[in-house]
Amino acid sequence: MVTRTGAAGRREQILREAARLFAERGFHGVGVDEIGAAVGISGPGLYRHFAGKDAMLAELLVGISGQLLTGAKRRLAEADGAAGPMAVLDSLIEGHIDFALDDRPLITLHDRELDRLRDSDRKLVRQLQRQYVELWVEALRAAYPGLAEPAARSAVHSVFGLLNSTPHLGRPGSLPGRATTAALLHRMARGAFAAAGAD
Amino acid sequence: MVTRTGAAGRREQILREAARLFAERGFHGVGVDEIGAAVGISGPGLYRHFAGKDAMLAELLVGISGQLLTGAKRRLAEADGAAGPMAVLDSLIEGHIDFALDDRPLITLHDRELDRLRDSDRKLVRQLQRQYVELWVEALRAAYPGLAEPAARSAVHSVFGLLNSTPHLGRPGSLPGRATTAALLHRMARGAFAAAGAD
DNA sequence: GTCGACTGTTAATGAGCGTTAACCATTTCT
DNA sequence: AGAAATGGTTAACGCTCATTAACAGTCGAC
Repeated sequence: MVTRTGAAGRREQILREAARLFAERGFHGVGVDEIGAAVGISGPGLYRHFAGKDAMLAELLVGISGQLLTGAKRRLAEADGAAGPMAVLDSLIEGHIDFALDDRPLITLHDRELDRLRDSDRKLVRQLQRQYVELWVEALRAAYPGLAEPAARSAVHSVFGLLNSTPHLGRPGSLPGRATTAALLHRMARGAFAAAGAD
Repeated sequence: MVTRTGAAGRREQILREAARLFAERGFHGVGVDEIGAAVGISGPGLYRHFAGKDAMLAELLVGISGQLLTGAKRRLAEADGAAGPMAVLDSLIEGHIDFALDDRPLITLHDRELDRLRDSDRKLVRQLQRQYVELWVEALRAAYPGLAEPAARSAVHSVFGLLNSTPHLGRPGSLPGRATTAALLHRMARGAFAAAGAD
């Protein structure tokens, strides 16, 4: 049989389609038969790859949080030392925008379906999210030393809201082009932070 | 019997609790028994007030969109003429922030459960939302004449994302005070718009 | 060549849940 | 007083849906 999706295994294919469907209609709004149909198998066949529907969501959410965190850590390590604190912040913003534009369904899931998880998984995801936020808060306060910690935390969450608005920006075709959109989002995030830093 | 909630009728009480529960666990994640329990009656008693679970969600979403739109129109009418275009924009921002801070559950529902509606209701809500966005786009382009229309539209959606981040800002107690938070959000929205306007 | 491992299939099971039915207490209007 | 409207109750129905059971084809290893 020819695999249409290149070297992506069935698991990855299933996860990608499940993410899309969950983002479109919510975790409870999509059935396992539908997920199966999206990858060409039907219903219970999914159970050869995942322990259950919950396990797919868990793997997705843990994966997202992990990717975001490790990406941010990598960027911090790269940008550290040489460039100033503003460049560090820029790098974080750029990374988050890339993610928001390339994996819109995952961004949607990220803050929408967290409470459907088992306790242990939810705790893990929250911990990863918390670390990610913490990196941003530190970078932001390094760039704007006058900013108090609670205000910085609020500002970071607000900018996440701004950057994560990509799913509302109309379908990919209607955007003025990826690079243009990315640049606009970047400028706005910088502007929002600068305004937050001016007390 | 003493009504604990002042003059609020049962319908309003039910809607308020349903909004809270829907926002917390999603439309499909909460059962009618739960909604009933939240207002002291149980399960099917709700059907004396609403045609069904869908009807509650529909009334909530239509109500939100309508409130936002009429509030914005009122503010535009009041601020028109005298003050400059920047003051108009500020008034819109202020109104949206008030709403986001006072009705956090509704803000959450607003962009999360739209597709659970019947076609006719969904069309209505979308139309109201579109009109609301249009008011903002016009106000923004009046304040920043150099801004092209697609960029302005993207910028408006992004600032909505920023302002609607209030549910992620921690429970009411952990905020540094409502006025402080409102001021921070306002500054950031202005800053984001200014950065979008600088092409 | 045949024995597992792997990946599917369809049918059955069982729980959850929205909705309706049938019934009852209380208030309100005439 | 009595009738109707109002706002509840519990029990039952029926559908959806995740999960499991039982079965089967394919294919590499020994």
